[in-house]
Amino acid sequence: MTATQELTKNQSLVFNALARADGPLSAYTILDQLRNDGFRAPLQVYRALDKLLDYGMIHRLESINAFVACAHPHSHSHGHGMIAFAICEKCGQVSEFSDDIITGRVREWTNSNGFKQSKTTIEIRGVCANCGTA
Amino acid sequence: MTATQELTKNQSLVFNALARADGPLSAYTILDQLRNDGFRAPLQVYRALDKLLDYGMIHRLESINAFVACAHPHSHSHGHGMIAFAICEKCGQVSEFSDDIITGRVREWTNSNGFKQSKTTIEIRGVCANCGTA
DNA sequence: TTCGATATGTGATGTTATTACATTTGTCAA
DNA sequence: TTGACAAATGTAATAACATCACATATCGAA
Ligand SMILES: [Zn+2]
Ligand SMILES: [Zn+2]
Ligand SMILES: [Zn+2]
Ligand SMILES: [Zn+2]
Repeated sequence: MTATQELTKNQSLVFNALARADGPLSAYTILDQLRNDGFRAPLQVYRALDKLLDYGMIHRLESINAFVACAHPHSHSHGHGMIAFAICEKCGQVSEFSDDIITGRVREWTNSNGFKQSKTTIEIRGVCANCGTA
Repeated sequence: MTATQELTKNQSLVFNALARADGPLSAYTILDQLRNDGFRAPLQVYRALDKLLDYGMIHRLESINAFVACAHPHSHSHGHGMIAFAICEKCGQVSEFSDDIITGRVREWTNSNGFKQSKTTIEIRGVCANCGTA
C-alpha cells in the first residue's frame, strides 16, 4: 500500500480528515467530523486508523490519545529509524523528526539487554517556538 | 518530599501497591486492590498517583495507561536526564534506564527549534530477554 | 458461481480519566 | 484558643477513549 487512491472509502475519509487537520485529532473528533459522511460508530474510525497505522500513513501519539498524518509520507516507514514527536501543549502543533544517534543508542540498549523491540515511542511535550514567544 | 513515611494515608496505600507489584498497574487495578482499605472511587487513586508523580516516586507509562514504582528511587528525578522504559509485552516487566546521549540529542533538537520541553516520554515496546528465549 | 478474505454497520460493553461539590484534616498565626 | 487557609479526602456523576460480538456486504480468485 503506497498511495491514497488504494484506500477503501472509510480509510480515505479518515485519512483525509487527518491530512487536512492542522494538528492531531482524537478518534472521536474524527468520528464527529465524518457524521455527514455516514459514520455512526467509533469502530468505523478505529478500524480505518488501524489500517492507516499499518500502512505507515499516520502516527498515534500515545501521550495525548490522538492521531496525526505522517509528515514525511514519502520516506517509507522512515527507513527503519525511530520517530520522535514534539507536541506543543499550547497550540497542538506536532513536529516529527528522526535522529540516527537516538535510534542507535536505543538499539544498543536493546541489543545488550536481549530485548526484541517492536515499536518505540518518543514524545516530547512542551511549548513550541511560536507559542513560547507570545 | 523524599521518603515514604511523609506520604498521606492514601498516597502510601497507592505507592505500596505499586512497590509490591512486579510490574505496572492500571489505576483501576490499584483501586480494586485497595477496596479493603476503604477505597471506593477512581479519584482516590488518581489523586494519589498525581502526587506520587510530582514527587518522582512513580512513573506513568503512556503507551499502556499504567503506572510503575520508580526503579531508581534514590537518584532524585534521575538528575535531569530523560528516562526510557523497555516494556515487555509478554510478561509486563519494565526496565527503566537513562542515557545521556539520548538526553543530549533531544535537547539539541529542542534548543535548535526553540521548543521548551516539559516532559519527554521514551517507551520501547517488545519482548524481554526472558520471554524471547522461551 | 462459489468460496474465502476483507471491509462495513450497529449496539452494547469495557476501560480510563475528570468534573463538581461536600466534608475533613492539618497548619499556623492572631 | 480560635479563626482562617491550604491540603487531603469522600462520593456521585459524567466524559473520554477503546473493544467485543454479531450481522451484512463487497471483492477477487478458484
Ligand atoms: Zn511519519
Ligand atoms: Zn505552539
Ligand atoms: Zn525512575
Ligand atoms: Zn518478558
